[in-house]
Amino acid sequence: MERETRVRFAPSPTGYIHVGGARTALFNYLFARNTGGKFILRIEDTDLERSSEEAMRDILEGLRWLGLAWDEGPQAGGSSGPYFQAERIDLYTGYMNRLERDGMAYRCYCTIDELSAERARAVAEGREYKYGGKCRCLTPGERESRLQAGAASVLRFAVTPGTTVVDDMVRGQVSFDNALLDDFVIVKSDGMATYNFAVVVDDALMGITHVIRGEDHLSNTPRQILLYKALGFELPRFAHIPLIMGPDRTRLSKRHGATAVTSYRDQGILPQAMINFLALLGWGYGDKQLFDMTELCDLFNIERVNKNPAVFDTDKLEWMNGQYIRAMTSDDLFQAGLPYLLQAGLIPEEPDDETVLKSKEALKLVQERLRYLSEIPDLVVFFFIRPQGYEPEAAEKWFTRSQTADRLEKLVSELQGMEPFKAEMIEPKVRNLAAAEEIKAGELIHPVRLALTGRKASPGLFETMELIGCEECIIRLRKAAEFVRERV
RNA sequence: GGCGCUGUCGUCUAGCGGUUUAGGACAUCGCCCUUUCACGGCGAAGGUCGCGGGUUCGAAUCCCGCCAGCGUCACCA
Repeated sequence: MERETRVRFAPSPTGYIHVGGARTALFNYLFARNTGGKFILRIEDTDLERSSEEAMRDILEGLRWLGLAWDEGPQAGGSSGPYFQAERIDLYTGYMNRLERDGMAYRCYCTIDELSAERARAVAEGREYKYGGKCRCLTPGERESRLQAGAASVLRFAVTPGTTVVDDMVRGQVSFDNALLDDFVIVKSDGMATYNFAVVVDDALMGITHVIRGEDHLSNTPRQILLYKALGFELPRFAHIPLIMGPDRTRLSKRHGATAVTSYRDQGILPQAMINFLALLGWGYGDKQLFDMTELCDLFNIERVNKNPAVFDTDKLEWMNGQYIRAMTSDDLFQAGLPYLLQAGLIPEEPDDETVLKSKEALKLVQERLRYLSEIPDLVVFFFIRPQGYEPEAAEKWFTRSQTADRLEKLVSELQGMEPFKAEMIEPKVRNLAAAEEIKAGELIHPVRLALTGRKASPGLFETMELIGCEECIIRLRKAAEFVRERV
C-alpha cells in the first residue's frame, strides 16, 4: 500500500488571491482528490512587513468560494500543524543547528552593505554576481573572535560541487549545475529561516508527498533538493505547472486588470465556471470543454498538464459562465441573483412572496441572455420600474408617427379587463390588431416593446407583458402614446 | 548577462513517426430559427505546426543549431 498523497497550497498573505494562485490551489486540490489524498493549506506569513490580515481573509474566502476545501489548515485543524508559518519558527532551530554542527552550513559575517557593494561592482563590470564564499574559508580562530565580538551573522548552506536533477512530473528531468548555485542563506541575521529552508522543513514535517506549484519556483528547486538531502528527508515528487500570463505574454499582474479571484465573484462569475475555466488553463481532456468538480476530480491527471504558459483570456470564461447560468434551476438563479437585485434597489431586503415570485419569473426570462450575474439589474429593471425614457435610437425608429400613438391606444382598449392576462392570450390580441391595421406584426411589436420596456431589446414581448401585468401595461402604453403625440 | 523553461489558428488546446487535405472549444463572420436581443442549429474564415538544417520511404511529432518569449538569479516568499 502506497503512502497517502499529501499536497499543499502555501500562499503568503501579502495580497489578494489572484487567478494564478487559485489555479495552483485547484491543481493541488484535484490531485489530492484524484489520488484519495489530503489537501493542506499552509499560510506563509513570516514576512510580517508585507503580510496582512486582510489578504489572509481574501485568500481563505476565495478558496472557500471556489469550493477548494482544505483537509488540514487554518480553521480546519489537522495533526501536522501549526499551519501558520509564523508559529512554526521554533521547529526550524534544531535543523539549523544540526546543519551548522555537521559542517553543512556556516556562519557568514558579511554585512548587507558589503554584499550589495560587491554586487554593484559586479554589475558595473558586467560580471554576474555570486556570493564568493568568503566566510566559508574563515579559520576556527576567526570564527571564534567574531562570535565573541557578537557580530551579526547569517547561516549559509555550503553547496558542494555536482549536479542536481529535478525529476519533475510535468517537465521531466531538469538538471542544474551546483556550481551555479551560490552558498545561499538559510537563516537570516534575525534568526529567522529563509523561505528555501522553511519550505523544506515544513513540507517534510507535514509529510508532503507532492509539491505542485508555479514554474517560477523551478529554479529554487535544486537548492531545496540539496537541503532535503542534507537534512536526511525523503524527497517529495515535484510538479511545476506553467505560469498564467496576461495578453501581452508577461506574467499576469494587476497591470492586466482584474486578476483577483474575488473580483470575478463580485462581477457575477459562478465558482463552477471559474473552476472549469482555470482547469482548462494548462490541462485538458480530449475535446470536452465543460467539467463539473466531480468530473475534474475524477479525470485530473498531473501528467496531462502541459508545459507552456497560458494567456488568461476571459472570453471563454464568459461563455462558460453563460453555460452554467443557463443550467441553473430557477431557485438557484434567484439565490445567485438576489444580491444584485438588492444592490440595485429593485427589491427590498425582505421581499414578500409575490416579489420573490416575480423576481424568479423575471430571472427566468433573462436567464439565457446572461453572461455575468452583474448584468441582471439592467436586464430586468423594467419589470420592477416603469421606464423613465426611451432609447433614443429606437424612439427614432418607432416613435415618429402619430399612427403609432393610435395603435398603442387601440391596443390599450384590447387589453383592458383582460382576464387572465397570459402570454398565449395576449399574443393573438396583438397579432390581430396588426392584421386589422394592415401592418406586419413586427411593426406593432417593436413600438409596444419600446413603450413597455423603454428598450429596443427585451425577452419575448408577450411573456414580458404577462409579467409586467395588465394594469401596468396599460399605463405604460398610454404614457408612450402621449409621448409620441408630443413628439410628432 | 548566466542558468532554466517554453514555442500548433487571435485565445485555450488535441496531436506522442504514417488513417492529418493538422481536430475541438472560445472569439469573429454568414445563414437558419424568430417580434427584438439572446439561446440553439448549420456553415465559413482563420495555422507555411517559431526558423534553419538533418535522420527517415514518410516529421507538428526524433536529433542538432538558431531565434523569440517567459521565468529566475535577495538576509521576499
